[in-house]
Amino acid sequence: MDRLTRGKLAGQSGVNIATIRYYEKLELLPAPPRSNAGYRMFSPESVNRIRFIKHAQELGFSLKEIKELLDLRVTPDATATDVRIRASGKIANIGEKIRHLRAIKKSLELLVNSCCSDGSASECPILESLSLEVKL
Amino acid sequence: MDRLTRGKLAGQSGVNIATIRYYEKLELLPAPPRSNAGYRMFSPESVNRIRFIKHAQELGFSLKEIKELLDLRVTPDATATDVRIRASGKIANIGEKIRHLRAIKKSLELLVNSCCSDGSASECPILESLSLEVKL
DNA sequence: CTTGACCTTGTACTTGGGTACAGGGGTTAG
DNA sequence: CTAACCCCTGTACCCAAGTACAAGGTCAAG
Repeated sequence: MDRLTRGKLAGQSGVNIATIRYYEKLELLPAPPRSNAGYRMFSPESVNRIRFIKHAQELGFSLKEIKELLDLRVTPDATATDVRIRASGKIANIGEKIRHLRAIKKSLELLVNSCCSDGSASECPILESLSLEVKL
Repeated sequence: MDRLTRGKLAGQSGVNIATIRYYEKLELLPAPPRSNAGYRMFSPESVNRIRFIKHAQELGFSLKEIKELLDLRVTPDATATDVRIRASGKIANIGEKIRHLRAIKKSLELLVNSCCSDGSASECPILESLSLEVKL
């Protein structure tokens, strides 16, 4: 009976109320049960689901890809082998992303250390190495 | 004399030719020198720059954020301290992203291991833990 | 029993990130 | 010298991911 209306869910998960209808249409959020008056009644779990979606978006996943990630779990008609294959592909993609991020991070650290280590207000020399561009 | 026309640059960096004009307008790519006939003449460096932009996009950075990253390097009027502060902020953001990705990766690995380790075609039980949603 | 803050639906608009098209000129192989 | 293929500009269109608006129904406080 701790169910949430659309406005409450939006508030708690930090998104616009209209976004929830949009996600429902895309099947990122399962269609919730309705009250007598037709109001959507969301379970508190939905807050976590929306937060997951938002975090995954910040990491460069499209809503389509996020749906695929979420659908890996709830697929009664898929074989275990199929799930394993698809999940392994996602895991590999994510490993790639992590490696790219680490390369960018390392370049930025190089920039900070080679250029600004003295903390003075002197001009920051341009790194001819163009490390941001070269490192993937 | 190893300069590239817009079409060559597009081909070598794997983007549409129109994208290059778009990036130039957004100042993600510096306006290149022109030939007598008005053709853009890009340096081979530009290939790396475009590839960097594309990789960063896959990691969830907007073009505006990518411009900020690139502008960290070439800012003759900024103080070293300023660059250091801005770069440190970016480094922290990236660290966050890496941690989120690792959490998702771990959830997927859990899904694969807990559910499909036997490789059989039996049904994949739903993980009640909803690990994808809960782990950030 | 009404007022205001919610909810419903359908539809239209916006923003970011491109892509395409039209109308014109440059360049090079045959 | 001309055909095929590149380039230029301005402008218009496209898709993903929302966001807003209008016309109406619901519910709780006063």
